[in-house]
Amino acid sequence: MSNTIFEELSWRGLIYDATPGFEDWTASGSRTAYIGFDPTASSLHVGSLLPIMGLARMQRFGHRPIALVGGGTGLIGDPSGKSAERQMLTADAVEENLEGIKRQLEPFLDFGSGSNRAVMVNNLDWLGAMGLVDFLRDVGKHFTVNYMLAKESVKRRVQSEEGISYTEFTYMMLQAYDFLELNSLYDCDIQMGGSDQWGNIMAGIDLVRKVRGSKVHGLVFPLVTNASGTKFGKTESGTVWLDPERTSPYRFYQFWLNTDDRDVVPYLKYFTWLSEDDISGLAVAHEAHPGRREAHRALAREVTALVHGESERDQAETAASVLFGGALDQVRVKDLRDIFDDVPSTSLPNDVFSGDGLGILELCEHTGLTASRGEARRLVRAGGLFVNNERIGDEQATVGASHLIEGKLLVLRKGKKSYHLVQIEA
RNA sequence: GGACAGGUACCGAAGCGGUCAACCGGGCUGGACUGUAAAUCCAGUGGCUUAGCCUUCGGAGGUUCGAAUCCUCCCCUGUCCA
Repeated sequence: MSNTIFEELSWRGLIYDATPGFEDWTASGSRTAYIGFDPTASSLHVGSLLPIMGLARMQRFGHRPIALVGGGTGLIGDPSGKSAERQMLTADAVEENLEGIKRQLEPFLDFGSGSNRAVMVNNLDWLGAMGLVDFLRDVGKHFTVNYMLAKESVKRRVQSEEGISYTEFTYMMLQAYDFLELNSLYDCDIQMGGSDQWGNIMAGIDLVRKVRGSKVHGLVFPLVTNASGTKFGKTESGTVWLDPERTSPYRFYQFWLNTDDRDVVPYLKYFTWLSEDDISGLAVAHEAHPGRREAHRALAREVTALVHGESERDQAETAASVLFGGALDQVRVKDLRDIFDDVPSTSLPNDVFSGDGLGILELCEHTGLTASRGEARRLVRAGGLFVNNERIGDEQATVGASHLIEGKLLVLRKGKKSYHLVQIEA
């Protein structure tokens, strides 16, 4: 482990920009750092992992982390990085989202009893109670419109045809006020965030300096990119969430395992606790035998365990070995149900499997694995359809009782990765 | 309001009286190779009871043995003029 948080963040490539003096400041005492999380959805996604880990890393180096959930600012909407005015969320929706987000943040931080125990706050607690007149006198007075217009996030929108609402224009001041408030309440002297937050963070630093005369710091992380040019945290099936209800641990594990070769090492640095030595070892191993994907596996193992726990991680690995391993007939139905937990399934009455059973094309269409029988037919012709992991070669084939594992279910597969479970109605 | 240009399958874009379910490119889906990768290559890409049939080329009519292709009206989009 590095000696200081700055060295640590530095070798991990996590410092996109930081205020001058950040290194000395964090090296010379225990500090308090906060990061804000927007309650725009009821779950955080993998993109939030970077800042979450940022807080956790601060804590490991003896600093105090504050996770701020934006119950108040979430009602307004941050214009940073957005090209259009945001849809406003209802207070109820924000409230609900907050609960989900809080639960997800908790496992990463130690809220115990140490002097640097983590704190979670909701900015609605102070923003909600503040009157407009007070706000204008205490906060607004310190911001010139000229200053705000010069900020990139505002400038872009002002120049756009659509413009920017007064509400979103004000966002920056609210976030700046958060910093001021946390500075008063907790001696919070560092704000961190994604690189798009730089402008808002600077606004907060300026406000604290003007009101309290003290110097506080900021640090922003780089935007996580991926080599294939797609947006990080998205797959064909959508956003990769931290909530196991939304993205199963299996899919979560697969997401990391499928990381582009070129991204693996940076991701190991970003998203795991592995040491610099461990990671360079993995990098060497990957160079030597890319096919073994040791680095990918380490990444998937580490991050999945971090988010979902070790037992879920182990289960995801078991599922992968079965799904990509071959024959299913040695696997028990009970295990299959677990493995295919998040796979779409269809229940059919027992009698459709009696006699000759059901035509394979009908089955594909009925289960929704293919949109039409024509598509199913093409699939069979192309050799891309499998029942219980065995290729179907004939479009006239039927599926009957003999295909049912333990008389209860069968596994339909399209291509390499699209599974569909067919079960007998209970 | 006037003058042009144009509306074709998920997107872009050919076709301009039969051989058109509609060239081609992208995307997507499979397959091969591989490492559950990248790159590459191959195939497919309206539906069906598939040597055939049915429904498609902005909409509605019409001409014709036969229309995405010609005519009429309508709707929409882009550019220019007022």
